[in-house]
Amino acid sequence: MKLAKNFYLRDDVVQISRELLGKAVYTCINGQVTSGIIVETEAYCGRNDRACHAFGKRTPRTEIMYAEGGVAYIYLCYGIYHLLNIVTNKKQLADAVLIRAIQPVDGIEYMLTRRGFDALNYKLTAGPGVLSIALGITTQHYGEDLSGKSIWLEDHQQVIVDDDILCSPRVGVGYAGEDAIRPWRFRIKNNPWCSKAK
DNA sequence: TGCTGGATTCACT
DNA sequence: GTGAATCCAGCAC
Repeated sequence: MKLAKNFYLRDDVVQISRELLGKAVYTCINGQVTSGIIVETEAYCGRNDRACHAFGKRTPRTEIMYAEGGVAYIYLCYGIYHLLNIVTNKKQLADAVLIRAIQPVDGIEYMLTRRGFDALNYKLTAGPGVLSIALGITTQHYGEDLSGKSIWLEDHQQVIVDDDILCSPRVGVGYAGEDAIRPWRFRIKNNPWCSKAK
């Protein structure tokens, strides 16, 4: 069951980030379907969060974040890695959720091939850059509708209770000053598929 | 038109 | 623990 459009349109991006834990993300690249359970996310708020690319500026790259929720914002980082974001909230409000780690489910053999691995291990999808490689996500997915055919999210009715959710400061955003310490990073406790804690 | 540095990862010391 | 890889967005000129 794909996530309803309403899920993305709410105005509390932090709450959405929490609820995305346990949801499944799917991609279909050249007929190859791959999927995984989201185990780690980060929230970015365009209105009051300096760590967000769209904070205080609106450019061709960040334009998609101002669109209505339910689309993908793909960003190329360090010239090497693609990062997958879920755009949320209404039009003109640039909120997004970064998917940092997933637990592989379907199409694992395709993911192994894309990553150049022989056997499954915890590094396959532990990190926003490598999970995009595993799922075959590139900038061609920029702006894709998340209920579409090439990339989408599903609700597997998996319930994550508060006790199993860890909150912590976000990583890699030290330039954001005080906003860098906001506890907007969410992980599933004791899940080995999360990227390494810092 | 040119320069700077980043929502990262991996190999190596 | 440290540093290189590597490309383009954003901004200065």
